[in-house]
Amino acid sequence: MFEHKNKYKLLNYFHIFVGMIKKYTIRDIAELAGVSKGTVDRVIHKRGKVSQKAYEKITKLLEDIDYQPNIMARNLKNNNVYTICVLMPNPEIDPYWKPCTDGIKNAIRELKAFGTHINTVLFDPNSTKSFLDSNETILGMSPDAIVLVPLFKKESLLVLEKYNELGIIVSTFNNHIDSSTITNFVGQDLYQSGRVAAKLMDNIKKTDGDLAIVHIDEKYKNAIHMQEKERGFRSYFSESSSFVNNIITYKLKQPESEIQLSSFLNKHENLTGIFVTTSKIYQIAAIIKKKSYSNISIIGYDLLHENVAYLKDGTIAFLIHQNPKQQAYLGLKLLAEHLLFDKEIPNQILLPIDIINSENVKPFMEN
Amino acid sequence: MFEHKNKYKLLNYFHIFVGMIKKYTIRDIAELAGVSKGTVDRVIHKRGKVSQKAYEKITKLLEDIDYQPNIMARNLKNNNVYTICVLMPNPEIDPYWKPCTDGIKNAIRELKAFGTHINTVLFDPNSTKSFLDSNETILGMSPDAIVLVPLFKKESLLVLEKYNELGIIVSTFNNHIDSSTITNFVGQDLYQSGRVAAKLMDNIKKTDGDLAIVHIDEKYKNAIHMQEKERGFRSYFSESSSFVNNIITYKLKQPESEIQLSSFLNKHENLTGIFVTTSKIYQIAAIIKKKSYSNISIIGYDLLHENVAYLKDGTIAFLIHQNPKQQAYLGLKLLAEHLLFDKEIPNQILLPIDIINSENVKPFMEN
DNA sequence: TTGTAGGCGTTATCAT
DNA sequence: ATGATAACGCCTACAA
Repeated sequence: MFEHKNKYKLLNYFHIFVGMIKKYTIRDIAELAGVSKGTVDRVIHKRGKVSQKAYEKITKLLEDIDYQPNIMARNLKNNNVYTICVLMPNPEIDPYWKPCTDGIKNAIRELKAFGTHINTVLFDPNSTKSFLDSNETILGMSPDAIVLVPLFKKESLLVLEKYNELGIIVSTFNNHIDSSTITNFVGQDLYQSGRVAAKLMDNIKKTDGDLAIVHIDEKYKNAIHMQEKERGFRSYFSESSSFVNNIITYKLKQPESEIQLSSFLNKHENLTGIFVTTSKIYQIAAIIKKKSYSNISIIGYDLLHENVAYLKDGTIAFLIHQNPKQQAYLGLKLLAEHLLFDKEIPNQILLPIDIINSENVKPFMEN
Repeated sequence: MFEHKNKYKLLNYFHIFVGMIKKYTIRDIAELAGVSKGTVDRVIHKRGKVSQKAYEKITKLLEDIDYQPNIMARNLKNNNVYTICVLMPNPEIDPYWKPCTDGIKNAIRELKAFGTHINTVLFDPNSTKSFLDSNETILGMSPDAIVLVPLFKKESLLVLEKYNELGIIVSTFNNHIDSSTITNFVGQDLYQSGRVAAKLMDNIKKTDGDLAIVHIDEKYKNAIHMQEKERGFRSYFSESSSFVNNIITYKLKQPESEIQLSSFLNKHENLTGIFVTTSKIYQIAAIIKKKSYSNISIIGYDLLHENVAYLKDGTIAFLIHQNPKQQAYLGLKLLAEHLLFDKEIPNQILLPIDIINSENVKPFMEN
């Protein structure tokens, strides 16, 4: 039995080490086992060509010592330059994606020193062709890993297949697609996010009037997003003891036309709250404010500048933060740490659902 | 003029590199400048003993190339085993600190592979002597850096002075103390956190009755905490157009005695909301629930198990999450990355103020 | 002022 | 099956 050289005592669940800490290297193990570094290395990497006796002795030693390879040395030797690509919608076409660029910039800054290159490619969220073309561009860069937003299901599955064949690791964010070719997904539980909105609405609604769920449809499909949120919202009220007359769903196709919205609001005079399932809530807020429907509480998504302005002036009660910036950042970081340090990538990361009001909004915009 | 070997084109604000990426080393620079590695190294580290001509040539080259030293190699050479100590209140005495242990465990796990050791020492939050003693223990471990909770101002300044003399870097969390001996503080803006509570209260209160701010005093001093939160809460309502009869402050010295609380509630029949400035809100919730004061909204702090139970059954409307886990984790990470990779430590990190209700609480408990 | 040699821990190759 | 050796990029000591 190998005797541990480090003296320590156990205090609660924390190890308190006293005195110098010895860091064991392959060389130390080799000396203790009476073999050469090469043999130890063969055991560590399970390359075989080691006698039974040596194998057992070294394995035991490694365990007793809790040997941790020196990451720095390993990486120095491997000395790889990794390339990771990001594929996401162009934020100039849909501002929802804007914060992602900051997340990517942060990742670039942090990872540059480790010799990891990050290339971003943007596609037009209204064009499947643009999506496919961008994937060709990415293939041309032969990356080691990819972070992508699988906005279009059919097309995504197509390109995912290709990446899978080439052995390129893929992490997705924001849009969930079920596929074994995806290593990781970073996003939110949309059903639960609908429930959060419902609970907030339940808390703040002034009267027992009707509630409306408004889907402001983009040209591209985030239909599943909106449906999940609606399902969550309704499920809360179906369980709740709160008295609610009615929950009306309203799909708005042409967000530009204020007239449609106005007539909807006129038709439903009994409205006490509106839940907007997308970031386009500012369009509703504009009308509510102009017409001074001061007893209608509205709740929606995302910290667009327009939305935050209405949040601060009290027109919007709450916004739910989907944290696109963090979503993009986390995907990149997970992939990089896997490539660099062989860290395991979790199958899924569900970010917390942040509730934002006028008073706590500031740090969420900055971070 | 040195010509950059990497071809790239600029797409929006992102650099898209095309083709292989060359990683420049000191050796490359040396060859390009027609000098030896040693000379380049001297320029990089500004150690002097370099001719004017060589200095200029190399400096220009480094800039043109945007030379990034290989962190792995640098660290391998330095090959330091760093020790970081954490000093925080014993979570078995005050459960508020419990999540910190998870944050510390995460940091330990992540940093082990980099040869960084983290030792945790706990003190009794009711005893300044325990605090001072623990600091002696830490000094005995001669750490490179310390993360500490400066619960007691006077005593903290004392030990901070000592750490400063010894050149030990100190990061603090949770309790803010103004001192040049502190390199970093991780925490929340408590004034703003009071404002967040006020805004929530404003949203949910059912009637125009009175509001109460309840400070449940611990034996030890977090008086400043509570005062700041009260200041924020009052400032919101002083600016607000909402009609509020009165805001009463109530200091509760002996949290055990339910009688005091009950009589307070009986005396103030007009109460529509209570803001509890500490994590002891479950004590209030218990009474509210038992007596069925269903029209009193209560808001407080921290995700203790008792609090979360009352949140889920609707007795507590909102909890504000101070994220002690993240606070501890971040301090450690900042220090470690500074020691390992020479990363700069920001003077202050203010964590976002998380609003928690029954529907979004789950991921905050897990993370 | 400048260049060279050696070593950090790991890994891969080549002899033995 | 095993051991010796060189190399990754950086840094330092020492020699020139």
